Amino acid sequence: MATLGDLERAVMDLLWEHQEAITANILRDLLSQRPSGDDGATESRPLAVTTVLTVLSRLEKKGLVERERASRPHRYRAVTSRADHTAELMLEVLGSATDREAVLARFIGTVSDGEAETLRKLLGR
Amino acid sequence: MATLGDLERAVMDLLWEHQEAITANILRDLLSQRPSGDDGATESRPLAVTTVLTVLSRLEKKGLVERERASRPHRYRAVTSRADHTAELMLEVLGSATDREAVLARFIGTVSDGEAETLRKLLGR
DNA sequence: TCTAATTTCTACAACATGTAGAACTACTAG
DNA sequence: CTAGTAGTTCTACATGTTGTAGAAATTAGA
Repeated sequence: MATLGDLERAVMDLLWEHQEAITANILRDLLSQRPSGDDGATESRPLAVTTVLTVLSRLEKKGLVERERASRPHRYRAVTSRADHTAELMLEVLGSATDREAVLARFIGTVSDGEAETLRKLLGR
Repeated sequence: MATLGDLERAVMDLLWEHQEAITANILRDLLSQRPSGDDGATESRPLAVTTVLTVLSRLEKKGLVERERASRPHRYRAVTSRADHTAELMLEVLGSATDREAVLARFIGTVSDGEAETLRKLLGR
């Protein structure tokens, strides 16, 4: 596993926003609306559907997406929630480090106060 | 920023193990000793020093390594500790997610009991 | 059966990384 | 001061990933 490219990430974000499985065409439309880069360069690229399909296939191969082959225009959905995915990634980064505690210490030291509070609750005193 | 390649990672690991700055030659030697992949394929590759130098330059460009140009065979050292680096990465992954709390919840749920205990201590009271 | 929408194949450019030879630089021994 | 050698920087290439999409194959309905 590892990191996603910009487009892959954009697609995943959209899939994560939708509870229901959606088609490549819908994704293409949604993608053309959102302002990819930050620069205000007046609108831009209408991606080809094949492009979206390629990306979806790759994401499927990576195990992040699954598709309903049954429905005619295949419908795609994220396998895990964004939160789960992110948490997994964090754990992957934390990894088998021998210094996990040291890492956690640094980590905690950087988290906002509010989040620290949240963590305390989660850890159930 | 982002992920490191296998060799880059190996180099960083060595630099992190050494408090003192070390030369490319020393790194090359250390690298040839350690068992890169997992397979027990009877020993292997003695990397060229230039290879190590290239990797070091790239790591320097990425801001992970800094070198003492003063000493003749340049000496390299990691800019941050492994723990800091890892913690930074974790934060980067956690990122500006709108669902940070949800992510943290999943994260906490997966951490070992011992670590949970550590976290509690770190969070004070 | 023909066709139009869909999906899969194939392709290529751009970038990252592993890998290292060639060329250039800078000390040190004469 | 000068040549040789250790060390550094350039240049290069193979492989893998990602963005991007046309061409070819497939499929369901008119």
